[in-house]
Amino acid sequence: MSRQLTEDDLAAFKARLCDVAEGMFAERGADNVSMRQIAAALGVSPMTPYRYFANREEILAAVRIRGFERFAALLEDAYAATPGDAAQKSAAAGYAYVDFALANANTYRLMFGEHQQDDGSDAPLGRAVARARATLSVYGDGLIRSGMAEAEARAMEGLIWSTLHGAVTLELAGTTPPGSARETLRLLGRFASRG
Amino acid sequence: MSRQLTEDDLAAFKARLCDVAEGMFAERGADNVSMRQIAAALGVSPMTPYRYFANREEILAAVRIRGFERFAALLEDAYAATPGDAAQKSAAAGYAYVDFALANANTYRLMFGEHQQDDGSDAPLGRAVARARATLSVYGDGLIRSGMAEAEARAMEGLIWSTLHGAVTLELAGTTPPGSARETLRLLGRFASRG
DNA sequence: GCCTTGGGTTTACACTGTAAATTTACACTG
DNA sequence: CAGTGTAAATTTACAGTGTAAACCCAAGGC
Repeated sequence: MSRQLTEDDLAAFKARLCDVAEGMFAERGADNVSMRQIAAALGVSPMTPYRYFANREEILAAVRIRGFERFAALLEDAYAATPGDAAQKSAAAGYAYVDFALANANTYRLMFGEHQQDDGSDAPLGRAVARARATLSVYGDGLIRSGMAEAEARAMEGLIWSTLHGAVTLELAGTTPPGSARETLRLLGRFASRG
Repeated sequence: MSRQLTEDDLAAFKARLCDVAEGMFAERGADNVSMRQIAAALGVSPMTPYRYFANREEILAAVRIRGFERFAALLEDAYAATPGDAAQKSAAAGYAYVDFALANANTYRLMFGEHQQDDGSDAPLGRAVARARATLSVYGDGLIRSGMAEAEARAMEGLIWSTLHGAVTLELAGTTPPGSARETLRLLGRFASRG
């Protein structure tokens, strides 16, 4: 043990822990994974993680942020990689959204699940969410360019986001049958393309 | 204590327990309420509830069903009590939906939160959900009467439900600012009225 | 060489859901 | 009316949780 923990050592351990935890959360859901289990998976004693994270919630927060970043990157890629006009690109991002949520159910639940209400102070999380939302924002920008009022366009974004999120969570909860979310998205696309 | 527990006694205790539990859940969230706390609030020893419910999850399930019934009744009332055409009545039901969810955040979370995946066998819950959805279905019926294809109309229902649910959960999670859900609903209403 | 200091571990505590053992109190029998 | 069987309720117990506090031990500085 080096006498003092480097900033890098610290970050490295945090990253390793998040990697491991993320996998375990994805596999069996965040609240079926205990601190002791994470520690064991790291080959470290139960209390060691507490030297790097204040408590369990801080680990969840870190994994949540990583989830949002992976999510955002995916949406950006889908948008960028799809040929055609902005509407087509946005539609592709929408499908990427649904696919991510369904393929990473537990991660998605962790990301959007009920967590300590951030009193606006959780800046990193806020930024990660904003980045994920930005791809959607591009769609709103398009609406504005084509003459829609700003407020209207942003509200439209909100509606689309709500619909995506709602469709996905209902399907994840088993309330609506499999395939419903994609179906809903298809219908939403038809509305959006009509303006 | 009567020698044998009457069917009524049994139902009565269950009801009383659900009443109490529902209140505690509403106040501080279902998973901040322990079995021991519920028992204490009932003035009964910690293990007594287990004579009436197999386990904690069964209590949650019961409260969930009651939530859906209260919710369904509210939507039905809003629909019935609103004058005007079907669209106006449906819109009122939509606002009732959002208001219920925001006013009963923890109950709503419990109702739609991640719970033991019902392998289709949880009939009472299924019925309660169906009843809540029925008011929405009336709207779909209207669409069909005015010439829309059945599948299309049901998909439309699904889209509306998704949007309501999504808007509400995003606001409850603090991801979107207060008032967003109602705003989204307003916009949705404008789309729906245009067909 | 000691001495400090901080990373890591061990121990300990209050809490959880619930299985199992035990007590209690009634309805019925003799 | 005493005694008994039995179901309701309670008590006890256990394995697990998050985490506070005490402890141990090696890598510096003196």
